[in-house]
Amino acid sequence: MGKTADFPVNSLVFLTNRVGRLLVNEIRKRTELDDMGLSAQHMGILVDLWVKEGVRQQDLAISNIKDKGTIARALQSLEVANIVVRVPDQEDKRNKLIYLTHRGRTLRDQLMPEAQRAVIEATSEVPEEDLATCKRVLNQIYEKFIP
Amino acid sequence: MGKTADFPVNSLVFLTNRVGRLLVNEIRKRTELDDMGLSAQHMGILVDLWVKEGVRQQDLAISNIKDKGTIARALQSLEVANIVVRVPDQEDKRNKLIYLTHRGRTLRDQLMPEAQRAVIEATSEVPEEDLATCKRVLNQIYEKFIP
DNA sequence: CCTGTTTCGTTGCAAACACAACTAATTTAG
DNA sequence: CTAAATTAGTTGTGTTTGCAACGAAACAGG
Repeated sequence: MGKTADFPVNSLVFLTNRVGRLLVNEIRKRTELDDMGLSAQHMGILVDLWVKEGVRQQDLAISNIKDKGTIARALQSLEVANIVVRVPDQEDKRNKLIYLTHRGRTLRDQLMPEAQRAVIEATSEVPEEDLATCKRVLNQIYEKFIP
Repeated sequence: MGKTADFPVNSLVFLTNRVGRLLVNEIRKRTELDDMGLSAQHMGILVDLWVKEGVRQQDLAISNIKDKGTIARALQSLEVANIVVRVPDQEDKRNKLIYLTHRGRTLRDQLMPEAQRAVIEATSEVPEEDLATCKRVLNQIYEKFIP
């Protein structure tokens, strides 16, 4: 395979998908994610909660680009593992608001450094400026779809 | 969620994953993929075969960044659907070489235009040059891991 | 040779995922 | 104010995925 030329594979869809899976694998290899009984799925959710807590499950589903059922089950296991709590919203009883436990907040320092190191090594030969452009572009596409 | 600030979510891992899933969803909505009984999984494999046929299942697993078992099952269904054939390799009987059927080759013109249109719309507000840089960076990371 | 190791494909299994159907709570029309 | 439509979360089902164990073929070095 190798140099897969530059036609369809070079479409942004396939590139993002493959590089995404590739980087997740790197992180799985390097972090203690598995040993802690967590997965990339869980980390995707935590990443949002480390930025902002008290969001609804639906919000997490949208930002993670996943089905609400998938997120519901992931949060169940995160709650069992004492990493998040789901608090019924008194103002709108349909909602459950998601908060991190103390352990959930601690996980950030435990997981992110190694994760970032994985990305840094994977992008070691990419000029700083190009990498910044790449991330800016991806962010731009992402936010176009996330209201 | 919305403007998810710019710390962990802005890591390349999460960006590629989310934008990847996002674009795949767009393509699923726009193409007749579902109606033909195919999935993004299948398209990922086809994309490689449209560039080069006669490769081993293992090659497809590596380039797709997926497990060989996953690819094996995907190819089974593609063969049943008369889209690929798996030819035993006479020179090394461990291998099966994958070729497209006539139908498999036709699918390219049937699927790629709409897929590309989805990407074009998703990136309509991104400067041409930035998009090129983004794809070049992703390709660079990808090829760093694909020998 | 012919024995231990590696590689390719297959299969069993459990987790991750999308889709759809359902309940409960809220909002919108009339 | 009530009835219909919408929204949040849960759960059932089938597909996709990684991992691990397996058998067959090729390869290694004695």
